[in-house]
Amino acid sequence: MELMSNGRTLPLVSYLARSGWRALDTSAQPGDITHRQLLALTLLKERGDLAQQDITRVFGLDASNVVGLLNELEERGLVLRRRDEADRRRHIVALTGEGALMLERTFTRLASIEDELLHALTSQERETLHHLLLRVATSD
Amino acid sequence: MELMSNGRTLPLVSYLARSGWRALDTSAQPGDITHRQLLALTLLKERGDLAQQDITRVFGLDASNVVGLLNELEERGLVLRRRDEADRRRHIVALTGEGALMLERTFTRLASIEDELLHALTSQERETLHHLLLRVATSD
DNA sequence: TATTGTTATACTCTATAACTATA
DNA sequence: TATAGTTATAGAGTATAACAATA
Repeated sequence: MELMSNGRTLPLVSYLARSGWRALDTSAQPGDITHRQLLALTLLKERGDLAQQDITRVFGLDASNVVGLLNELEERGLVLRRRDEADRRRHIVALTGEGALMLERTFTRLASIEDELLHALTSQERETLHHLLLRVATSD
Repeated sequence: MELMSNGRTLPLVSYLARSGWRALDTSAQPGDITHRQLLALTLLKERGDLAQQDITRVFGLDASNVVGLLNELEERGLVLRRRDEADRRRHIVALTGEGALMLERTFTRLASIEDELLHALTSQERETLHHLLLRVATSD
């Protein structure tokens, strides 16, 4: 089997991810959401309403953890759970208006963190990076 | 302040990082190292011998956690700690031959994981991704 | 006094197993 | 029987505080 990759890229990705969400969480003010909550809200924003099962699968998390994560968000009114009338075992999770607002606010916080972390790259290079990562993420 | 970034890239980075190290750890055979240990060995390979303080700073981890991480690696003979004779408070951490071997073996494992995760990208696009991330990582 | 590394401890994140309600 | 979600619990990962040795 001929491999195109050499295993050197993923550690760099991991390093950047750690730097990013540490910066996000340590710069958080009271009331701000964590990077974990941000990922959940982002997923709902991008894909629309989802069953918890879907969130579990996309995140690769155990279902029991997703319960806790959604509890945090629902208590703060950022998401809403309702029964799926077609299959009453399912909970459909939806982003609320308040959740969408919090998401935008968090992206603004994140933008200044990205600016610092990616300061070595030009605006065009950041575009390239973003599009490559987007294609990777949407290729499942 | 005019920002060049919009905060949308870091969540993608985070998603890819999670996918990567989950694949690495769940595909691990007995005797394989974890992604956390891989990051430590990689750092030593790239930068040569380091004081624990340096590892702490680069990883952004608390010093107490680095102690435990290095204990694991030292027990398995993958790194070696020695006192710095010039400043006897310091421990100098060095990669052993066995550690370097384990590192190469883990990169091979990681290469096939990268091949799966990055299958949407051409060989040249992976090169581009790697070089962009490398410039980000070495711009501190 | 300040710094490097260590230990003890608590909090967060995650996985596993057993359970309830519904299909 | 099988599946979606939940609860209880245990194991990693991480931060904080107090300490010993050395500067």
